[in-house]
Amino acid sequence: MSQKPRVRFAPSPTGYLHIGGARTALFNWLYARRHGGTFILRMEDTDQERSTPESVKAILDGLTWLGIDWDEGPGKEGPYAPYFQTQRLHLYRQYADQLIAEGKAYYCSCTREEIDERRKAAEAEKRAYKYEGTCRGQKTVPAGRTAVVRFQAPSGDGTLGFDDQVLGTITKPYADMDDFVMLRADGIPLYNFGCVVDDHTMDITLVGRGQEHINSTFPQLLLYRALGWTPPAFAHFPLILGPDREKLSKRKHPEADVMLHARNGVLPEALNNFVVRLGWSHGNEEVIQRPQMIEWFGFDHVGGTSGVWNPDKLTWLSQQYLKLLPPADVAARLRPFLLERGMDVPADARLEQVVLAFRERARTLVEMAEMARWVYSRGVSLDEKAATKHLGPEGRPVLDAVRAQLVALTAWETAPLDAVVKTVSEQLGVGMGKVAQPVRVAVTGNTVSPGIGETLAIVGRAEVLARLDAALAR
RNA sequence: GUCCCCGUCGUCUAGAGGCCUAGGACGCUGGCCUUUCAAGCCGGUAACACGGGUUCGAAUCCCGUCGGGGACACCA
Repeated sequence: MSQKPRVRFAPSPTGYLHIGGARTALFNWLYARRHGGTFILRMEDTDQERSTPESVKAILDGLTWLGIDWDEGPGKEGPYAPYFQTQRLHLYRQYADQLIAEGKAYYCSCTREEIDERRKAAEAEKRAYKYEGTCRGQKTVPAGRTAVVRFQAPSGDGTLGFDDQVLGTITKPYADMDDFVMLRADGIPLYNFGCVVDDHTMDITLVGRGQEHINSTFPQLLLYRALGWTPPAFAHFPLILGPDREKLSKRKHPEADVMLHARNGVLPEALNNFVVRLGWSHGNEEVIQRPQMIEWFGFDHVGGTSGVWNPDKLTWLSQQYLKLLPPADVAARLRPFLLERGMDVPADARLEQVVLAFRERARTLVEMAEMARWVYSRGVSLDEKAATKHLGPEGRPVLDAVRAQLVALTAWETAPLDAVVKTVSEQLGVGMGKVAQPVRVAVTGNTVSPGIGETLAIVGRAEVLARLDAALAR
């Protein structure tokens, strides 16, 4: 590659950042980082009805949470600013005028109603609709009317094609192309036109986007040619499908919301890993951390087949990262989830210990926070079934014996605490389970928890003794 | 309907003519470990859509059929 690549992610700010967009952004970002290029964020905010500042923020926040940073874009005004299409309207006007002057585009003063009628008529006759070109050649707006700017598609037997970096050669005959609207009467560009003008004026070298845009590549290619510009390279990524096998969409699939997963306590590293493996692979590697992702990523191993969203694998990955990341790091991320659940988390909350104790049992930060409930409570509420089974006549002497040992224990740590359980089981001549379970129930309220020594260590001496007493007193 | 893309276990995928009696991962499942639950370890389940070619040889190349998805706006 002779020049450093410049790639972009160009979402329209009409809602939250969705998974498909995040994956597109990630692939582009990875490509830029891999080749020492530039990753640009551009807001295609030309849909006046649906674009909102809140959505812009939501997208920025989503990307930030995922750790996808941009070199140019909102908040990072570079040499190609501005990065909002509504601030670039003069450019679209300028190039539209040029094409009209050259006879490559024209003012179309057909009304929407007229177009709609013809379209319906064509449908009724089961005939593919095509603009019939009644306004072709029109270089001015007829008096008393408004007009859009329409591009004149080529006719004849030609074929247009491009070499997709993922899919290979893709072609389409001229006969299947149609005159399309570039610019509305109010000067707002439509997707194909705005996209081309911006990609060219921003010196984009490669356009990476979802396969739903394959067909729009052709009108865009026509535009590049008419304008005398060299088109960038294209790479079309497979789609991400919902459980119903349809394209993941905001409307039908709640899981399409990137930040939903953040709220669910999935680690961003896990979501990145999951999403990058949907469509891309590197041999048999499953858990791939950022540096490796950057080193290995390439379009040659992006597939052409759409992938189905698999929540099980996402949560599995989430746990992998819970175990992989430094405990202190996980602890810092866990804290808000504990606070959110009303737990009192003091400064010396031994959060890292909690992470160590639960990371093999929890798959998300939410699960971890839920599991940690008994760690931060004053006293504990006993599960009735568990209490009946373990705190009855058989359990009481065990609790008494354990309590006596604990009071005398000097080092309140996992190993000596485990040793206490062992000693008591030998003393009373019963299995370890007969000792650990009553203690576990008394201290956590339930039959399931980390190892007993670890459990007692986390809860702390004073609180453990208090809970033992409470269990004995019932 | 027209055009475009795709088609390996339920899901994500490895596979670029012989290394494939098709490998890995998730899930499901049997076992081991074990003071509970996990985690971990060992094992099992399960796929080249179909039909024709090309070739000594095809999951891999070609054609057709079928299937899935996407695009057909003054949305992006």
